[in-house]
Amino acid sequence: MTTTRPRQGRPRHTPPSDPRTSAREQILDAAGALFVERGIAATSTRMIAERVGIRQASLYYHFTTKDEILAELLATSVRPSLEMVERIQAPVPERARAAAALYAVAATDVRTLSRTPYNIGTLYLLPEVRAERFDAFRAERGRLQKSYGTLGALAATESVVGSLPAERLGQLLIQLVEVVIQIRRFREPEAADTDAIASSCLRLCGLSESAVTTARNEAHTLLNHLA
Amino acid sequence: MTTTRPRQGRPRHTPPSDPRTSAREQILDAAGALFVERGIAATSTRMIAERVGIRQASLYYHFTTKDEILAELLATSVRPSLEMVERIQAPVPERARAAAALYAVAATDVRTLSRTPYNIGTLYLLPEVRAERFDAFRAERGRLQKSYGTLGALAATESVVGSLPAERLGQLLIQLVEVVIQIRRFREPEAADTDAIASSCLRLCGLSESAVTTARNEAHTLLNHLA
DNA sequence: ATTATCTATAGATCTATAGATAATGC
DNA sequence: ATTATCTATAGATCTATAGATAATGC
Repeated sequence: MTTTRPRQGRPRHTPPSDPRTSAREQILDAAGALFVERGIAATSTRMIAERVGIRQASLYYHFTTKDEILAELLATSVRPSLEMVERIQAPVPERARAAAALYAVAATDVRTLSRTPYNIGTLYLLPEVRAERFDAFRAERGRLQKSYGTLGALAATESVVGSLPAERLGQLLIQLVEVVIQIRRFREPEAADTDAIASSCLRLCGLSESAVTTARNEAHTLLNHLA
Repeated sequence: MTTTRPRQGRPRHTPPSDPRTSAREQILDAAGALFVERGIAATSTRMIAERVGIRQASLYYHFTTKDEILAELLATSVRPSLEMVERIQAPVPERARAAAALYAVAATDVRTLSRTPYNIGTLYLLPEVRAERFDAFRAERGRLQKSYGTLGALAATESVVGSLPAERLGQLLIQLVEVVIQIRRFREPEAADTDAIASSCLRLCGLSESAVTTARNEAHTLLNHLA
């Protein structure tokens, strides 16, 4: 029945629930969930270890410091968005398709953030992440914002472009997309949320209802094409 | 010259820089700034005391716990917005002026958040505030969101109302307004930001450019009227 | 007498290191 | 031999309390 697959190394005092995932991954999962739920400074290495089922000191075999755990979480789990955005954005410098591309990017990003294991987007908002140590991560985030700004400026009506420089537009759009992080604090996001947010991005750019509808349809085609 | 006004009680080892503000206020200011900058758990009572210029233990003459400092910050400094919003909203159930009212509410809220002493809006985003102990505060925030939803639903075009229930609309609008908290992390917000955000709220509701222009003008009249 | 501070400290953490130990791999 | 854990612990915090002290108020 309970075929506990033996690993190398001294056995844990509590055997791992899933022996297939590596200890490193188990630690990242536990830490991610706790950081999001309680904050970084309020999460002790002991809590992380307890959730994994190992002793506090054993963490240090896999990570040299608590900060390194955070750095790894930021570097890997965070922002597969950027890849996707750049993939969608790349073939779309033509003005006509910009609205569809923006919808597609926003919708994809919302879905990504909806599905990250433990609402990890929350980490962006924590003060600890502002330390210079993590500026590689923040640079990535800046690139994403820039992409939103560029795409938004292409899609927006003239009067919106006139009153909103691309940089500000990007910040507004990304902020709107990230409402899904807040939603997840209370309930599971649904498909309707994704559409509501992506459509709101287009309306914010000044697009009329019919333009929004067109873009929405084209976006679905675009996404199927990429998938 | 340096007329150090004597107070009651044993003198501080470092005399207060401004003897007019009460010790309690000095503590709240120091704690607020540090909580926002470094996070709550990462801010020790010693750091707060040091910034005030008193010994760590002396904090406990004014507050019984560190949490009580946070509770007071949330209760008082946070959200004069709610009052203002309800003042603006009250006389405006007529559909025609809803857009102007929404603009006025958003613009006021942005300005309020721009001017709070130490970007205190950041506190909302910290995990510690999710503890049940602070649900009175979160209830206020819910009321604010509801107001945005109601006002937004009144102002929005039919097709937007059809696809976005008031509750979700409120969440999107408040999220948009709070982008100013993120902006403040990098630079001082300007008047252009206020207009950009308030206008974006209206566009998100599906309003055309001319409707946005009209609402903006009416909002300024409305605000002058109330001031 | 009252007030607002101070000094000193208990007791509970918390992070990280040192060195032992119990498995597998070869 | 190597790997992944364990136990034990040093040293640095951190929060909160006890009791002393130096002002003003009456």
